[in-house]
Amino acid sequence: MVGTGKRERIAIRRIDNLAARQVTFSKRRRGLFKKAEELSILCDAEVGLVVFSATGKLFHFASSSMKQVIDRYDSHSKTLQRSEPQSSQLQSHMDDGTCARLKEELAETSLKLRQMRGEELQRLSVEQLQELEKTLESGLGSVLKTKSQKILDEISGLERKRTQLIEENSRLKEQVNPCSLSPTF
Amino acid sequence: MVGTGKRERIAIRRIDNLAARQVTFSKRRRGLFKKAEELSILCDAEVGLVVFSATGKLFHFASSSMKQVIDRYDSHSKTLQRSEPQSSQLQSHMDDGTCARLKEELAETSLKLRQMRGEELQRLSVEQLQELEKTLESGLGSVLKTKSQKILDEISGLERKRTQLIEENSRLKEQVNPCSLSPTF
DNA sequence: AACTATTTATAAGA
DNA sequence: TTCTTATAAATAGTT
Repeated sequence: MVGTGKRERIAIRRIDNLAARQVTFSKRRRGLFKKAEELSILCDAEVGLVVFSATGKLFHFASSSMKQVIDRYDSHSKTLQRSEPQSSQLQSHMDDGTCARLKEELAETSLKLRQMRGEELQRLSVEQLQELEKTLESGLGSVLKTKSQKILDEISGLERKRTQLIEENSRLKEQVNPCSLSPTF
Repeated sequence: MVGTGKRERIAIRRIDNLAARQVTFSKRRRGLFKKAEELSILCDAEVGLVVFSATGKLFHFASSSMKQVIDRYDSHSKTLQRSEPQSSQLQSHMDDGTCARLKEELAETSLKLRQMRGEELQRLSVEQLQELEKTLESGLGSVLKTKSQKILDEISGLERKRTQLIEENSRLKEQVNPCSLSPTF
């Protein structure tokens, strides 16, 4: 018999197990995007949906175009809020120049991060790929080393606790029955 | 008897009847938003959803904030196609709030990058280290694959050139000594 | 990736 | 709109 598929309702909170979380993400993401598209078609609605996985991967759907949806969203929320245009210039150490630089830096950093994850490698030269490979290998080495250390620490912590428990247990036994170790009849 | 509720599957195309379309919109919109929230919680994903009804009414959901989702979406799609400064939003995209979030995001991204490089791993749990390890391994796999492909491409490019050179060489030889291939004594 | 027992969403009716 | 119910669709746990 294949797939007994016993199923129970699940609580809606973060799934701890990584593999299960990724599988569920895959399944539910497909379902969500399907429903988003169906709503837009059935009901003639404009829909925009953006999802970033926990690992930073982007998925998106828009019935028209994402740009159009975002522009329309911005113009809506702006008419709702937008009390005063500006009173800045006072202490704005966060001027447009700073902001622009931040954006550039973020773009560069996140590109590097994505490349470390194996995305967007096509533009890199063989030398650059070699460099990346070295960085990844060294990073992996550090991660493995740190992980081993943590696991060893956890083990020795557990052993210390176990020893303490055994000692405490011995003391308790003596208190309850002080003569048990040297019985005198 | 109440609610015989005979139901058939429906085709996914615009519902003509206005009332039916509005009812369906109401029901499915609720379902879609519920699923969007569940996905974000269960799978630790960042989700942004915007829906405009056919009558122009706005509904939206974001696991963090819509602005953050849109900024992240922009920074992703921008690094993919480097051009176009920023369409709408004359300058309002660069207010202090945006700038502060950029700073946060940059801090987070560069921490992740440093951790990929094997730095600042002490605070991570064993499970997090395991995840990092998997990411690094998969990234390394992609890098190796891309590098091999590039090298193979370079080789086949060189071979093509070599073949061309040989052919050209043959032609030149024939011009210099037309009888060399069929000598008649 | 496939399979199903269940849960969940929802079309139609009231 | 809201409620009900039969049924379609999604999906959690398993293989």
